[in-house]
Amino acid sequence: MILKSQVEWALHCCAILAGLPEGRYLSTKALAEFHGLPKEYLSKALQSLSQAKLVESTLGPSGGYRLARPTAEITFLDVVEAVEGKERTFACSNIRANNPCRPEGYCEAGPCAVARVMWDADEAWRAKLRSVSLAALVQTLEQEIPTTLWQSSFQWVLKRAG
Amino acid sequence: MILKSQVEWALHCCAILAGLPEGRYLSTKALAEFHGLPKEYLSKALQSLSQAKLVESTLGPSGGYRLARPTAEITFLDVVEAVEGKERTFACSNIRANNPCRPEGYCEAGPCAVARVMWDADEAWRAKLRSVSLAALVQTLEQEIPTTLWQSSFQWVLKRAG
DNA sequence: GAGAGACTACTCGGATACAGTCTGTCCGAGTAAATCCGG
DNA sequence: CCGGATTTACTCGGACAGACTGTATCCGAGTAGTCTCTC
Repeated sequence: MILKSQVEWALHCCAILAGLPEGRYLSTKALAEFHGLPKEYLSKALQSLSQAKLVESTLGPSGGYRLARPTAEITFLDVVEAVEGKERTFACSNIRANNPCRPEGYCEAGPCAVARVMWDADEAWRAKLRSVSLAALVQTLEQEIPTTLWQSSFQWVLKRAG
Repeated sequence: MILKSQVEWALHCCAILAGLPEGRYLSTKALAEFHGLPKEYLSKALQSLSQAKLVESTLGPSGGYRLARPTAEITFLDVVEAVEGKERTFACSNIRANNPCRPEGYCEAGPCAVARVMWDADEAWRAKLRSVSLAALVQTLEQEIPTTLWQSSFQWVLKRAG
């Protein structure tokens, strides 16, 4: 079990979009070039973000994507769920119901103990992801990336933002 | 991204094995019948547990599996990692290295900020799984399963344990 | 020079192939129990 | 009746197909900007 590579791409793309000036858009092409990724496939990840209403898109020349909400109101969990789906990582098939000793017509109440533990762990994972916003990510990046690289990257992006 | 169904099976099987008297073994066939699962495929999950040294196996008639350690010393995480592997759920391909603005020969120090967040979440998930032992699971089950069902199941298993 | 209309080029979005992993099945090597035979 | 060798039947373990999700790609619908022509 491993997350799709699209999750990583989506997060990095959001980090770039987070630094975009108000009202500007950045195209899939630019994002793909910046990250060295296949443009066509990256667009799938961005479509997922678009469907989840995390980003807005515009067509035509100088079109592309921009964040749909303030960076403080978009969390890692939002992005991960947009790409991976909101389903829990553990699916309970309720196999206890196959117990041959189970009396006829017996009906279990609530989810089984195994599923509860797995779901608790899943929730802990989600809570951690929910606790980090894009704003926090950008702040971290700004601190640890060399200023020259940060600025040149910003210029590079700005040049292609419509 | 969703965990394999084998994880669920392995956990339920461990719960059964946890209730087995000292020195007895339970076969794949019995475990498969009890849970209503395909015997052949279930054996794959048990093999994983065996390779992880969580269970011991014996051949011949009245052979099968038993836990290799006390129930208090086997956690959910042990079982999950035995089946799913110990790799982290998020793989960082270090795409920041593709930044076209990156100076020649520039070398990043440490994992990127995105990966750190994802790995923190992964660790929170694992910590939760690590905090629940098989002993705790058995205790929970014993409390919430009707006594008659509990005992008849125990008898059913004991009858087939070699 | 200004405005309206047509055109162009670029964008996103969905529909379409390829690959890898998960799921499910099969058969063989090995061993503990049961059986049989001799003492 | 007891002990040992043989047989047997049952187990695990690895090797072998099918289905589904993830990966990668292509092409069409639609729009913002640009250009041109007319007034």
